[in-house]
Amino acid sequence: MYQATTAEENYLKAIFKIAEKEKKSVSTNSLARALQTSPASITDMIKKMADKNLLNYEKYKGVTLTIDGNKIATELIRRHRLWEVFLVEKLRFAWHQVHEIAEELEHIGSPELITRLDAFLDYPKFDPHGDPIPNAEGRFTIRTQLPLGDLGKNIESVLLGVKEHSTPFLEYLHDLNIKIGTNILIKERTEYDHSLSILVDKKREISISQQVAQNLLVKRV
Amino acid sequence: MYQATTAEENYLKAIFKIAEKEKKSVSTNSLARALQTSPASITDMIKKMADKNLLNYEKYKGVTLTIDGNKIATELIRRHRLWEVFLVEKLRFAWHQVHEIAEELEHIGSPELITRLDAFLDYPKFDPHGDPIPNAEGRFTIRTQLPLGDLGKNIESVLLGVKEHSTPFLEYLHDLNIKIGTNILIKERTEYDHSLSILVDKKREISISQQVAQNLLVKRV
DNA sequence: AAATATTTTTAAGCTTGTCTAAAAATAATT
DNA sequence: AATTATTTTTAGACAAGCTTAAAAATATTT
Repeated sequence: MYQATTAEENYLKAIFKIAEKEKKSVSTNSLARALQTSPASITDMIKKMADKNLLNYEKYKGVTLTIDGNKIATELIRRHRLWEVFLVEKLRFAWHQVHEIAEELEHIGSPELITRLDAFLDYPKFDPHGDPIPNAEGRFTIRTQLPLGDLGKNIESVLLGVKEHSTPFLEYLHDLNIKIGTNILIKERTEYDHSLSILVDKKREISISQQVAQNLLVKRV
Repeated sequence: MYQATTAEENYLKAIFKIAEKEKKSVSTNSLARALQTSPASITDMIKKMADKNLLNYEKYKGVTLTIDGNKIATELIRRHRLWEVFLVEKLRFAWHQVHEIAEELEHIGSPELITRLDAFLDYPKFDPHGDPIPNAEGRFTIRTQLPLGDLGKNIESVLLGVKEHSTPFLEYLHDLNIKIGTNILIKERTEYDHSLSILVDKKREISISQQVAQNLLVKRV
């Protein structure tokens, strides 16, 4: 398998993530936005990467990942999420502090390192934000989860993950002591602004906006 | 403090290590050898690094580290050795498998990461090869140690470290189950080839060459 | 001290990954 | 369908870090 450069790896991961949301092929512009570079650079780079069989590229039509490209992207996500588990579980970082560091750690190539890290962490299936960690074969664990906002009143649930990953959002939840596994129940819905009054861990009652409610992914218990 | 690139970091570390052995300033050629690049590239790079106040450089006179350069180099050695402890103690790598991986890990910049890693590992003072780990202020722990070969007959000692760090040498010791803390005692010296018959952990008697004996650093017990 | 060998530097150029400005293609509007 | 707006590509250029070949400086021998 071709050993991609760090820059190529970042392209592959960005393409994977954009393709995950939008179904169609990934446009030059959306990639430029995601990678904080100019569209011209993107065109340049994706041409080279297509030549290396990492991408399918047709002029003016955007790109998709090849089998090879997908494999590398998945491996990167695996590494990133395993390192995030390490940083939170072992080094006691808060969940909003780990993304940047994992962005660097994920580029370290040794397969043996990841195999051993995985074992050391006891083969976690989800990262600190509730995102699934692909296994060594690249398979993701699927589970049903829904936005808290979709739940009815007085239905008990636990937090499985978050849809939004921004530092401010994660910090906001951290300050409210809401984390993976937290028990949540909707007590009241305000009609005019759709904000919710929720019972957290069967003790504290707090108010959250609809936006927050849509970004909390839960399962009924 | 200036954030050095990975290439610059490698230069600084190489200069630090060469300067450690040879007292004088570090020559272009020795650096080229250490970094596996051409002397021309070295000249190019050290000129730029001198402009950035990382090195003291005078044409045809070699380089020395500035205060800034020394600080970065020491920090790199700190990171490298802490990661090696992690790889051996936590991930159960053998001591000859960790150098390459630590070479990559050491370039990850987050100070918070290293602070927490250090705490997680319980503030180790030496790495898996017995080399001292500089503390956060850059200070190395000094201790007296001498080559096994310098010891007299029937004097008990324990292995503190190794002078040579090559993979074959480390593997050789690994296969003999000789490691940091192993108890060693010289039973016999062969006159004509200076090889030694040693008692390992008070149980096994084996023969080692003079060269091996000079690369084992011990203290009397 | 002169000749030779070695080391270091200069010069010119290459690759990777980026940029800006302008041209071309595609999409959206009227 | 024609015009306008947006997106994408091309063209030319640049910094970092490397290369080889040749020139200059230093070190070593005789």
